[in-house]
Amino acid sequence: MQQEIPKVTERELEIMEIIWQNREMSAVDIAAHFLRPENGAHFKNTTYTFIKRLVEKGVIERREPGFRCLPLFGRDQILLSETKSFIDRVYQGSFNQLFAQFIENRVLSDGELKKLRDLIDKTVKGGDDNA
Amino acid sequence: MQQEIPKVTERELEIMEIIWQNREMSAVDIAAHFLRPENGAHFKNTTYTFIKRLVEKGVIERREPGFRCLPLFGRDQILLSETKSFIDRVYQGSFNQLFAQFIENRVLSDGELKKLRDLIDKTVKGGDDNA
DNA sequence: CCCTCCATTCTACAGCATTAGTATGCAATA
DNA sequence: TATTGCATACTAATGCTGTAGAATGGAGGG
Repeated sequence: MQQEIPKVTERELEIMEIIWQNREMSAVDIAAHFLRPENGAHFKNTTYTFIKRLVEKGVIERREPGFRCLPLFGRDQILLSETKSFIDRVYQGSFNQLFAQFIENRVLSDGELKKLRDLIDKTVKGGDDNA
Repeated sequence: MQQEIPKVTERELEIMEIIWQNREMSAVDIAAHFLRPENGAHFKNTTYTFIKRLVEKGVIERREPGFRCLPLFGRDQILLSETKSFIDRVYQGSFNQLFAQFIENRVLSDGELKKLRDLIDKTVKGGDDNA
């Protein structure tokens, strides 16, 4: 039961990404970032709209001085939550179904599959003694 | 470049699922299906609205007599397309990133992981000589 | 021939995501 | 103090999704 995690829209997620990258970021800097065409080119006001939304949703916190935006959730939390929602919606909650479909349709190269197997091996063997 | 595959919304996907299950299905039967509370309980008109949108989007085809709805895309095509879009949006297109996050956060049980590994083994070893 | 029933279509509206123009208010400056 | 510039807030417009009521039209029954 970790359903307190807010859902974020596409644009909100874009903003969160650069906040996470910088651990925290002022509204001014975020707006400046998205002013550049290579970063999506939003007008300042557009960015502020989304920042406000994120604050309202409780995804970030506003801290003064400088209108600094601090994440209230980790990237993993949000991304996992989004991904689980997606898998619920499309694959009836079964990651294995998703995976199987990728396999059956040969979406992943052999190289990628081997990397995944290594990851699995490391995890299953290693067990939960990561202390 | 397989971007002719239409995007479907949540409700549209629900309808597609039962069309795929039955290979084809009449509008009447689809509406009847979703009239039942255990199947989502939409009013007939609501279902017809989505059917019409699916036809307009070119996801299904209407065939007479009987307003039969035939899929123009396979389940795999649509689901993979949706999944790829999601992975693009959230994981910069990297399935491995998604997978790694599931692993790191211990979302999957050892049993599930072993099943995945078996799948990988079968695929990588088996190669593409399925003729 | 008229009525009724039901399949199908039309129309409408609420809510949300995205985008941005307009307004405000503060702070430096002339 | 009046002006200007920028950070921030307010407001609006568009388009999509979900939902469904109202309208239409044809087929069968009286």
